[in-house]
Amino acid sequence: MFALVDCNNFFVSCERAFQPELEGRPVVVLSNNDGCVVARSNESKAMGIKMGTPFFKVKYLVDEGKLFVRSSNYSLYGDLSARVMSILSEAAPKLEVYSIDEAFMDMDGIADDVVGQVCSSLVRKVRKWVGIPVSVGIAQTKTLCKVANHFAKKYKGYRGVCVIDSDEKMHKALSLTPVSDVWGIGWRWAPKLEAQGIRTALDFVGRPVGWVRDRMGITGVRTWSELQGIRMVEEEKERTRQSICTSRSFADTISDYDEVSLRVSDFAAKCAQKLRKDGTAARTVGLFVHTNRFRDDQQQYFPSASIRLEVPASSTPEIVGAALKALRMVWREGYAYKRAGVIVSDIVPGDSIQQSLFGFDPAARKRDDSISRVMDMVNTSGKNVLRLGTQRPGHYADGIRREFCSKLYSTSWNELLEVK
DNA sequence: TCTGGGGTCCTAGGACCC
DNA sequence: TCTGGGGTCCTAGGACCC
Repeated sequence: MFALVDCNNFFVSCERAFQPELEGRPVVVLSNNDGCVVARSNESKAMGIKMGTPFFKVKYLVDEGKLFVRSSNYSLYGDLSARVMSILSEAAPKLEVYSIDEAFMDMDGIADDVVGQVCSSLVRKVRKWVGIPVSVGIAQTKTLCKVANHFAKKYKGYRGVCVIDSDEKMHKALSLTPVSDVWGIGWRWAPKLEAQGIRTALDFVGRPVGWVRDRMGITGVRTWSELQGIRMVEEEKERTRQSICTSRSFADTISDYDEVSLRVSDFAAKCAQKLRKDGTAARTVGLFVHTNRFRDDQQQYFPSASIRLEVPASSTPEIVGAALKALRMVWREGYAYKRAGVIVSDIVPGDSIQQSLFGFDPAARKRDDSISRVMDMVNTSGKNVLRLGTQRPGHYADGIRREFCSKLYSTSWNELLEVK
């Protein structure tokens, strides 16, 4: 069996762990720049507030005292997540951390009839030790675990743990699950399936495999099989990421080239830092900028460009240099830019860099790598103070709106600026 | 006025090869 | 000039996840 442990309303629960006055109240947590609602308490869900709602549409509720709001505080959430995961890893033979707030446990080796008890005690332990409420769904496949997890969250009677361990339970669960709630069926497929008379997960598995294959391809067949207890979703292997992206919307639009290039330098430096943390290097550095897509009264421009390096790099000067070069390639005056990002790809392990014969200066590489190493030492041990001259000065004003941010209850000031 | 950020996988089509 | 068949690699776009 697999067990999926999912933290309930995770970001809200993190805020509540240190601000008990938020308990039992309608709370939302906002995305960067206080843009959208990205987490909701049960009470705010009950008020009809939807995931992704722009904050300005619900701000009046805050002003009227009917809704409580927090800016996102990723260093707090990352820290609490690590604490939860560490508890889980002691209980399960194998733990696969799937996202900041959920993990699959492979319960292989634990007798089926005690898996439920093991998970129930985990739920209590995590709540008591970290202060975060979690729910567990147990089943033969990961997709069925998701289904079980929905029930564990939805019905109080389960006390946070729901097991699907028989054909009867599976049948019952699928019949009560709208097809749009199935893991792997997104907002594009759900209406198409409903138009075909498929309302529930049970309706979906009732279709022949050929029908699914023809319309939805191999990914559809995987979901279809998983819902019937046939394992199709592979174990996620530890491997180097294929790409790393650092992007942000700006609190206000920017039209000045120098100002945009400061931001781009920051994003590129952050990508380089992530590469070094992973012990990898990237061969391609991509850059994009966007005008504000919601303003149909304004001229739109969504260019991107990428630079292929002679030799994969992870040093701040090299990655920043390439990103700025790409920015110069696409830059056009006269637009109000709202967002930019840097994406590094073609990632290889750092120790397997093949040197090019041409256009490569080993001395310069050595210097850039040394510079980066020193930057990492200083920047991870204290405040983020060592930067290139092209980066934005001042570690406190990063141009991101964070009007409702809670304190750094469990981490240092520096980590607030850690870009997730 | 105000609308997030970071990933992965699959597929179709084009370029190119024999 | 037109004719067939098979294969690989790359890219862009679509779809999904959190």
